[in-house]
Amino acid sequence: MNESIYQSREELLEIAKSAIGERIGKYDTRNRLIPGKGKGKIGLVIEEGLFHRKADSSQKPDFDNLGIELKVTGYQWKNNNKKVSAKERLVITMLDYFNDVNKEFRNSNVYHKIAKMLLMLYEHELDKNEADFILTNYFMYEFENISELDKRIIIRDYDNIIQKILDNQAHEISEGDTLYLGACTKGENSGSTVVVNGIEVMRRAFALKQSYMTYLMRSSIFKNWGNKESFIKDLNLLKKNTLEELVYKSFEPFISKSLTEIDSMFNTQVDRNPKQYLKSYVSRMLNVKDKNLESIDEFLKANIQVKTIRLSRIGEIKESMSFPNFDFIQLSEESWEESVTRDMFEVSKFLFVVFDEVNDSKKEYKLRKVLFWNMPTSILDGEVREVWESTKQILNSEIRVSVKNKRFLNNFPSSKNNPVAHVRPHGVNSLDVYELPSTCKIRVMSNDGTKDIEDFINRHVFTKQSFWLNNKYVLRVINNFK
DNA sequence: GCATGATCATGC
DNA sequence: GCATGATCATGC
Repeated sequence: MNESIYQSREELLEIAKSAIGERIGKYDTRNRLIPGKGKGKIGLVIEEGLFHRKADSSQKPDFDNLGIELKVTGYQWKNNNKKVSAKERLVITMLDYFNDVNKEFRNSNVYHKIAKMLLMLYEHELDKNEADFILTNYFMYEFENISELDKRIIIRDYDNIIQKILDNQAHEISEGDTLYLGACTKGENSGSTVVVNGIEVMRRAFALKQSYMTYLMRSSIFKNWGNKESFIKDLNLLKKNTLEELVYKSFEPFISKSLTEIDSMFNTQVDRNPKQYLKSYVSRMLNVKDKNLESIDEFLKANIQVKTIRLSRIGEIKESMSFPNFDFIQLSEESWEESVTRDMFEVSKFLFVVFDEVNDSKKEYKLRKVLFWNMPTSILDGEVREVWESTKQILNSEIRVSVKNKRFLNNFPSSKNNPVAHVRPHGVNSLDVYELPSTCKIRVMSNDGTKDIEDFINRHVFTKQSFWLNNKYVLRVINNFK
């Protein structure tokens, strides 16, 4: 049953083409798209309604006789409709902790699926129901036709995931471990687990990261990826080393060197007046143009964020590390497994570039060490989750505020209560606010009248907050590495 | 001195 | 205009 009714690739592409410009709802023959409910039904609808194929969870390609896998995925316009971003990661196939370990990449289920994928894209629009999203593009992704550099990185990613299982570290796998191909959690709640080597681990699936999908869409369809500078200038380097190793190597000559010494190694001085002068040094040491540090091809596709960290003379970090503000209403409603916060920490990979203070007033530092880091799953689903749960609990009951000396003191989780993370205000000023969920009250514990809390209560808003990693935790992370 | 609230600077 | 990374400032 379920044999492909298509005898050629052209035939298949004709069908895809016929749907361009159409609403998803047109193909919803079984009323699967209920407004406001359920995710991930769109692929099913297209498979059934457009291609007349019964959905299954086989690890073989959907159109097995053609070796082609069908994927339907969304994008959004960002930056005032100038650029698209992938809405989500592209889930390829489930990770089989028991059988995948015996398979080389080109024999794997992943390979059989991404060797040839028919990608159908729809525009995800915020104010629309799923049924009203429009299919706008389609294209064939063929693994063997992507750049040699990308191929090597993806194969290495696959090998790394497999190796982690072989090393009995299945429970510590994280999407942030790898660069373009990741192992993302699958399942809507913490009950979605499986026991591997006696340890309960989350079900996971292989997926092309959202950042990589954004690249794919921009470069293949919307033609606005642009010419990004690659960190790896010579493909052959990847034969012997991973991207990470090459990054470390790039910094090696500068370890323990002061900024002034680095200046003289390059025969020109970096202007240390701009706030991000340390980033300029990082660019220099990575051998990329100063302005390109945040848009290195490989870093963008892998969602690698560079953070410069300064240690004081006694080896401490002065400031905690901030992350984007969270939306009070969204956080109060979502589950941990599907939360924006979990996703952000799971997906992000950081490149910490650590400097020791030599003379702060002269802006003189020396390079201490460089390390890639992504948050361990046990910390993410442990301590960070606790902070998140406390925050959610407050947003579903009451924020307790005291007004004192022109400050609003609140009861969000502080760094005293948790070794890893805390919640702090993070906006342009204390009047920079987001709306509160309807369930959340503001309870005034004391008020010296120096600030207008009544306005917050009337408008049902509160100062924007974000999660921060405790400076002591970041220091621990740094010191765990050589 | 540390914890936490407040705000600056920058870039899109 | 706003998000984001970074840092200042105050009071216990």
